Amino acid sequence: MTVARSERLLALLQTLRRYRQPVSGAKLAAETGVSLRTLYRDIASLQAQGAFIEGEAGLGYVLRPGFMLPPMMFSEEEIEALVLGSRWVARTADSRLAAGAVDALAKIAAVLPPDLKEELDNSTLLVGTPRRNDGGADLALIRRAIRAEHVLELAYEDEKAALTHRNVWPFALGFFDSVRVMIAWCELRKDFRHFRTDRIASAVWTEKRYPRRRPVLLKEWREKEGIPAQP
Amino acid sequence: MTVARSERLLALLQTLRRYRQPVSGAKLAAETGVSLRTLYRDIASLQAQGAFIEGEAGLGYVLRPGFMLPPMMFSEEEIEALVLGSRWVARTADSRLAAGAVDALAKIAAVLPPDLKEELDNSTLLVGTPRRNDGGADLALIRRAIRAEHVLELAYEDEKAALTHRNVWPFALGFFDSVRVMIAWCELRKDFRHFRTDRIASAVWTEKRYPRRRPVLLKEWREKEGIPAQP
DNA sequence: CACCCTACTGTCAGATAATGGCAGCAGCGA
DNA sequence: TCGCTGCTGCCATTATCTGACAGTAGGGTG
Repeated sequence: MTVARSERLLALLQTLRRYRQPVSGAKLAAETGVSLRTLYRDIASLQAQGAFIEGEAGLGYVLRPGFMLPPMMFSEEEIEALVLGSRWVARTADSRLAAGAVDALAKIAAVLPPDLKEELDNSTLLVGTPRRNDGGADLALIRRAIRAEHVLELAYEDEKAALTHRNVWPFALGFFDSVRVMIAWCELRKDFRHFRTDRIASAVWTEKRYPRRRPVLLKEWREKEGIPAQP
Repeated sequence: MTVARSERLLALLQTLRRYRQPVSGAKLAAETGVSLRTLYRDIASLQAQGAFIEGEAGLGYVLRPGFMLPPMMFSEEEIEALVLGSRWVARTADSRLAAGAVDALAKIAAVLPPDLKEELDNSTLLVGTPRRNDGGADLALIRRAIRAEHVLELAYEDEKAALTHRNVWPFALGFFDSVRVMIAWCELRKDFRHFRTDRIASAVWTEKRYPRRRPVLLKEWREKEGIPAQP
């Protein structure tokens, strides 16, 4: 069976994912143990399957961040859970994530057989009032700070509408009862704090890297709050 | 490229999905335009890829209800939306759907590269209090009634804790602010009604088929409530 | 029990597809 | 200009898939 080929394509994709800079085809060919000519054919195959691989002459290949899901089997319950969950995200989360949910739904719906699609329409309606909480902080900036473990200068409006300024070490983003929160160590309070992103008046990037590691902060916070690791 | 083969496998799976009774290999071979020997090999391939196809001598093949997702590309936002949505379902929905969400998450996590997995752990935590609303009605029975367009005899406890008996025509199941509701035409009130499944004291199957078509009811209800079709 | 239908496996020759090497064109940067 | 790279066409070689036939085994029916 042609299992070797598809596995090789997956491996190629993973290899491509690891590099952030452009990689030459020759290098990829060597790593996947295949001739250059075949590598070009493999790239073409992946592109045909929807992978966003960009190749430029003189530079090499770059994969736009993303991920290829290999073929897999889902039970009816699993599909239903994915669809229902995506619908919830589409109407609850910030616009960036919501758009992701809509796109994911479209992709799944495109390959779902009609009977299953109709089944889902009847069994997993989402009726509640949508409460989109957009606005507020620049989530992209927060994300960047989390990834880079950098300090943020925050102007934050607390429950009593009082504006405070503080430096924080952000290490996670979460949902708390359908409100987006940034979870961070607060230098002002010398403790973990949750910041509703819609109450963040401004967040300023600093070049300071905070002195502790993100996973450690996450672990300590989890223990303090009694929150188990996510499934 | 071996695109013909994987397409054939997909088609075989779809064919298998259509039949509810066991189908003989010979029939499947004819429908997919392939020899019987190759069909056996194809079945083996699908089983190796995780499809739950059961074959019994003297009977034929049956596919356990489910669906095979072909390989596809997801952006980071889309993966994030899927994972976050599934986590929400896992902690909000009834146990049947929640189990589906957990299983789907496990399958996706199994093929996610470690760096993306860690990224998700930091950026899409679900922190809210879980409020599982289990118990109450037999959802499987309701599902069956919806599919078959059959009347249900309902004992329902309304907001004032008053128990009423009525015949209803169920045509959809939904979530309304994280509470599971059955949507039905109520013969007693001669109008559409929402029934929280945790307040359904009992639901009894009847052999009566209700006189209107499910999609029509759904459409009318949508218009009345001003709810657009789901994405 | 016999008989039929079916799932499954082994083998092997022929058909089909993938592969690698080579040559050549085109775009990018120095 | 040069070197590096992506990309395509061609073709012989190689790997894989396919179909046909034979055979084993299990289930259902009479």
